[in-house]
Amino acid sequence: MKYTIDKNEGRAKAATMETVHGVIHTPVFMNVGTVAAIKGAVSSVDLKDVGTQVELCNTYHLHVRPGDEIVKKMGGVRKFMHWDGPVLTDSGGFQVFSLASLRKIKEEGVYFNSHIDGRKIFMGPEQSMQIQSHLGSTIAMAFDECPSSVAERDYVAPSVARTTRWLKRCKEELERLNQQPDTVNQEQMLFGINQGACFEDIRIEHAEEIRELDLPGYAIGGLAVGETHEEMYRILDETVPHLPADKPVYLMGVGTPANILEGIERGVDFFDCVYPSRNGRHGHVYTNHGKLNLFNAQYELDERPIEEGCGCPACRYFSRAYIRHLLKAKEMLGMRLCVLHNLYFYNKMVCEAREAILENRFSVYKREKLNGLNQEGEKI
RNA sequence: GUGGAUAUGGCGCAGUUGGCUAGCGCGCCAGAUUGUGGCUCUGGAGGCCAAGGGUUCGAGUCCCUUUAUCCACC
Repeated sequence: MKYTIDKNEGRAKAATMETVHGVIHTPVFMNVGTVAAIKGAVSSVDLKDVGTQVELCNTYHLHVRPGDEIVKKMGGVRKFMHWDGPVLTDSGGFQVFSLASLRKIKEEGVYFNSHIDGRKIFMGPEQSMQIQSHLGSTIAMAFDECPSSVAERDYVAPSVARTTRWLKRCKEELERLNQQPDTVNQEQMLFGINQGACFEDIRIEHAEEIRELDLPGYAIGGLAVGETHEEMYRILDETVPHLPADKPVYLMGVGTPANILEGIERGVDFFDCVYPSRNGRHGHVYTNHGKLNLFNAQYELDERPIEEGCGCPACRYFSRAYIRHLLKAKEMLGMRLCVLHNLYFYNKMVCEAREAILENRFSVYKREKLNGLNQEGEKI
């Protein structure tokens, strides 16, 4: 892997990352395909049409269904889903804490029940690495605990300390797995994850600790889970400077278009969020003038595309009225068109942000974009 | 024509021995959703109970008439 910073503008950066699965130009928005499919009937072939660079899959979900052994036998998740670009797999840590019930956290890992059939599952750093190795992603994420951003200090400090110990075990295990002859991707990279809720001293200390492990990239986790936007930006201001300047920074699970622009300004390279796809499925679509809810009656006879001049597969051919009808009729095509539009919107925005940084006009771009986004319709 | 049944917001229904501002589901209108259970949740509008008359302190609930619909029979 080779990571090169092409240009800096303040703390914002445009970089190029060369991986075994292709080149990634940052800032980049990764498109979330939890179970090796973008929800909303969108395939990896469609992703090419909306400008996707990196696809994101989930360790936990693919482990419970269809099973990582099966994915490995099918040649890894990239071959399985026919995606030839880079893939990042989330470790499953977040799911363990967000949707599993009856979980028990121990030093060795987490015991919990499957959300599909309730069966008992154990996942620790080694298991997560083994599963991600089977999936054969380009980038594997460390198995961490994601404490609530409003958790008490007494809970967060020991949790973060354990996440650090888990990270060391993740690193050792992945190094071992990458040397196995039958490993799908022997060049698989591990990104560490910074935690610490909204306690900047814990965040900073943790960042300093994990950077010593000299990993190829670092993520900031545990944000956008209940705290205010201002708090999130403050934590980024405090934390990012303590992560390696010459390595990619990934802000996990974020966010709205505005969140992403603010993150870019603070030196973040990678983003991912369920918003474009989940909102798309719910008929909420992004435009340069705000967010529209296509379920609203005002679009019943609206002949315009979602956004004039947009080159996405939905806007090229279909009207708001038609898409609204499809959504109301619960036709899959309605969701699909909205999801494609939103992914296109996000991918295009980070692409524009990169060009702006390269031309040293990001701050102007950001201000104008935010003004536009808040012009009319729903503020984003 | 005869006998029976039913008529409650857009649709389907609840409404106790007649008792406070008539409820529910769906639909409709709007909102929430940040390392995704196509889920879920939260608000809101909309009926004066087929029409008319009567009994009663009080009727969607009881009585009469009319109208409409459905079923059976002739």
